[in-house]
Amino acid sequence: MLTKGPKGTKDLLPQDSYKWHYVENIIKELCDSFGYKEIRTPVFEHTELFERGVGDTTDVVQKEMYTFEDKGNRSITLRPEGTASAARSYIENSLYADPQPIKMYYLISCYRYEKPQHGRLREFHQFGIEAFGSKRPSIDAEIISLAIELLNRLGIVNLDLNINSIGCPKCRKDYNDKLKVYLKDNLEKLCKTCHDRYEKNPMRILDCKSERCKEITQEAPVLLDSICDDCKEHFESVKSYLDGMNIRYNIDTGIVRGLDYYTRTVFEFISKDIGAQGTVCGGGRYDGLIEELGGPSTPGIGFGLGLERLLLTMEAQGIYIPKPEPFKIFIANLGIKADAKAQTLVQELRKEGVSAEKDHMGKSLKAQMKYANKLGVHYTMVLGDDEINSGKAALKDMQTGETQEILIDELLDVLKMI
RNA sequence: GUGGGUAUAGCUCAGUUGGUUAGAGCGCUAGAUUGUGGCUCUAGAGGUCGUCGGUUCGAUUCCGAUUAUCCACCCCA
Repeated sequence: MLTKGPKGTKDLLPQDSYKWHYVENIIKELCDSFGYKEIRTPVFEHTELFERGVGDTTDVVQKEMYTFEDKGNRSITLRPEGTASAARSYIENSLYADPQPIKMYYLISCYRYEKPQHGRLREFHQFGIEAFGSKRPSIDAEIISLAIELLNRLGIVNLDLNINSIGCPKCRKDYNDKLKVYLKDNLEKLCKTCHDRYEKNPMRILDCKSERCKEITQEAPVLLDSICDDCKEHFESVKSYLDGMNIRYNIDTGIVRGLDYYTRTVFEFISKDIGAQGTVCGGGRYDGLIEELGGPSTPGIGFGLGLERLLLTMEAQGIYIPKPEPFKIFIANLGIKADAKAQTLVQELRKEGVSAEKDHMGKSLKAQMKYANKLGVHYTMVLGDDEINSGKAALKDMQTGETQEILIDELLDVLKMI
């Protein structure tokens, strides 16, 4: 137990961290060019924020939160997603008083008590963006286009973009009533899960995979056909902006996001390459959220993108991630005096921005060379008594095997020249 | 929360129809004439065969439980 991380967690090991840095750096550049600035909020929040924001009937809130009481008897929860915190901060810091829209992004860890499987962990990582203050459909399209651009820059292909509109709270209530009337006669024929869904979230029944439920819902009214004129117009406009940007999408009238705050535009990016948990990115509009949390009535839209799932997709598609640059030079040494000199030299090189390494294991010269080879260094230099006394040493190119004699004092200049 | 699979070396996996000292490849460490890597060869270290219990003269092997892990449902990123 002591030497085993908690269930559903995964260490990122030193030899793999460059993969995450690669993706994170591309994300940062991308957000920069789109004008989204980073926000950092705490890992934990008051439990009530998620109950109110995400919705206390959702699975996430009802059975997946890491909630505990702190020593001051406050109920605290490890964030299960990022939007609620961003919204809280927007209100708390009066960002609504600044010129709108407020555009932000975050790279965070999230926590949900779930049963782990492929593409699903208890601690997972999200890249998310949020735009507060604009109700116009062009911002919906911009948010989607940012995700598209990220996938393009990473070289990911074969992700389906599905979009839908789930209307405003008013059209959704009307629709739910309509749907319940339709389903009422067949209530007993639905699977157990859907039977439960009938009261809780009838729209989810449309998404059920059981054949019987599919049959029953085949003729059910479609939400997209039932939304109000304003919502319809908004959706049409989003689509035409996407068309204008050459973004291909499917309209999936079955998309029902599992968090309560969503309104109007909702969308998902699905990967077929990573098993059952294929939703790499999911998001949508949340025009009621800020007000629900006690702020001024403010529209907003954003998405969350699962970094583990993104990396899994890249791996499945065989996308190459550039490996970090190896050391420029390894300075091997023999004897106490040479070791001290090597230590000094390495420090001087590093100070000047030249990556350098030496032995710290007391290895034999041969073993040091082997080690240097394994590190993939460009050059090696051997220091022994002879070199210390003469002030000259052989600089060896590990690719060609060629050596050239140089003055030890000029090592930095020589390395900077090649 | 429900269902199914798996558990032998650091990693990937053989294997024992129940029987003395449990194997391979890779990796790691050391060596193949004096102070030079890659290729090759040799040697070494490393496992209470996930844990507990049962059957048995004897269990790593059969049975049960438990834990971990993987996959799917559910849910979502």
